[in-house]
Amino acid sequence: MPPHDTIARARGLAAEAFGWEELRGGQEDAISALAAGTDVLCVMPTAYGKSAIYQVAGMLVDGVTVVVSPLIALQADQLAGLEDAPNAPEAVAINSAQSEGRNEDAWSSLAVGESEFIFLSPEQLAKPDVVDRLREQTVSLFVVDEAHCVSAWGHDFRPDYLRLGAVIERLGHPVTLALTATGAPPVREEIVERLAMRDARIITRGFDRPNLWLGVNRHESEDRKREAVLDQVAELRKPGLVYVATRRAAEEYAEALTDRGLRAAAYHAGLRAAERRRVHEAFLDDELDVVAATSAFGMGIDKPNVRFVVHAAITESLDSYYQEAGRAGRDGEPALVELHYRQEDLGIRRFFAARHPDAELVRAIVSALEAADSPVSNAELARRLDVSPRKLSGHLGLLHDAVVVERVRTRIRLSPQFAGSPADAVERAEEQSAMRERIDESRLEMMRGYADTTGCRRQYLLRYFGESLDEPCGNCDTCDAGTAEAAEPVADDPFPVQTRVQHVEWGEGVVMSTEDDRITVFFESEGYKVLSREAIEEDDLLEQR
DNA sequence: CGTGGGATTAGTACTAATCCCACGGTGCTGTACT
Repeated sequence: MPPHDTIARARGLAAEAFGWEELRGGQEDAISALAAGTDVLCVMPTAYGKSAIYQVAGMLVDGVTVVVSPLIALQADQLAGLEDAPNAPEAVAINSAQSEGRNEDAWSSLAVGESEFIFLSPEQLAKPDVVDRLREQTVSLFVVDEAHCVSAWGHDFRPDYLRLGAVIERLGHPVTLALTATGAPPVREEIVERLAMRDARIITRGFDRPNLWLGVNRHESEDRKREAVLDQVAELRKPGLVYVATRRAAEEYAEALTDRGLRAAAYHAGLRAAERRRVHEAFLDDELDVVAATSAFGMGIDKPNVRFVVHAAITESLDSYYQEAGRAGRDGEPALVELHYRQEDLGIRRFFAARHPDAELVRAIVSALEAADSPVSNAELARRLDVSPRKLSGHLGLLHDAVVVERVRTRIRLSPQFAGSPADAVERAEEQSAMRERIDESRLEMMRGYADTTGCRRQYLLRYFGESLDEPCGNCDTCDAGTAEAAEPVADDPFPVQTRVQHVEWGEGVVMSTEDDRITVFFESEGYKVLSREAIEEDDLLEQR
């Protein structure tokens, strides 16, 4: 279909099925690329209308649309949204929160062609029979919503995210769409790679949120920091969010804010489901002034009038930070975004990032796979080695990336490319894990760079996300203080953004951002490094590839 | 890696410094019990 016909049909469907009068440029670009059979990664802010892309594209092409969604609550929201639309097609979900009968009904409705959309978690897709049932359908569009989870959670927390690529292959590689609101270039690259997307078109829209005032407040002592956060929150226009690093801190802040006469509540994953729901709903209904929360709070929350997001602790990356902070001011009205931070706060992030492979377990895995004459399932291996499936799958992920093991469908065997001893496998696993740790550490370092910069915060932030802002923004603390200065453009820059480079010591990398006196490069095995132009020139450190 | 609580010590009558240890985020699932 010629592109203009596609767009005309897409507009027609948007109006007829969903009652939308128009589609935005980014939505139309994505829809026509998908209709033409191109895989697409969209990085767009929450309010941009990412769901509309797969809803319209899914109707445009014959066959079922599979939507992978990380939370059952999000699946429910999406289903409800489709039900509310005037003439949208039917949608179903498959998950453990609904009865077996209900799941069976969902499968039947799909089989007889009654439903267009099916929502499920990556864990569901880890089950061979679920994938087999999907194979009985014609799956024409495979959507990964909140796709940053692939990179943020896949490595340890929810390893099934890393296996979605194999699921997509097994379904005959339907056209694939990945959607996320956040993601610096290395995150985007990882999503594309892990989902095995082919010639993916990357469409980004609107990282800049000019209505957010950005600030950072450094503290020496924990007590002072706490007082400063509480004092600030008391003064600010409500409602707002306070992000903290631990469940205990969430409780403590909520209590302290309540003592100051605010309607405040804590939110974290240790609360009972009913309590979480209650807090969530009360916040949406403006019945709470402040929620003090861990990172558990946020995905799928689209509340327009959040007037501030104050962080009482640093996050592990700017990707996470901007995602959380970006929940402020979605209505476009002025909102405040402030980070309170201490040097010591970096400690808990390092603790969370630390991963040391269990050498004995690695040896046992390799020996067990050597002894097995055919590929072994996760569960079987866990039983034989007497370890928790979770610990095992973390190690298998590591060994997979280290090219020691590989997967044959859902079973595991030694990689034909690995011919070493169990001790060699340990060494490779340790190298792999050290590499991940270096990358995590470098992401944290970029976060610290944001906190410590005397330049314009917005310029720093946007550079990190691969965008540029020529002048200081005039709406952040460093601009207010006058320390942010307009940079002189570099003439004949030998290393412009996106240049592939080779470093004498750190190997291959890509230039992420540039300033007049330094450049930031993301190296495949080292993560982010900031290099001074002077040193590059003097010691001949870097060359273009 | 840092914090906070409880125990220990120091050395003096109750208080303060020091040490040690536990703990720390994110969700799916599927099963067992009320």
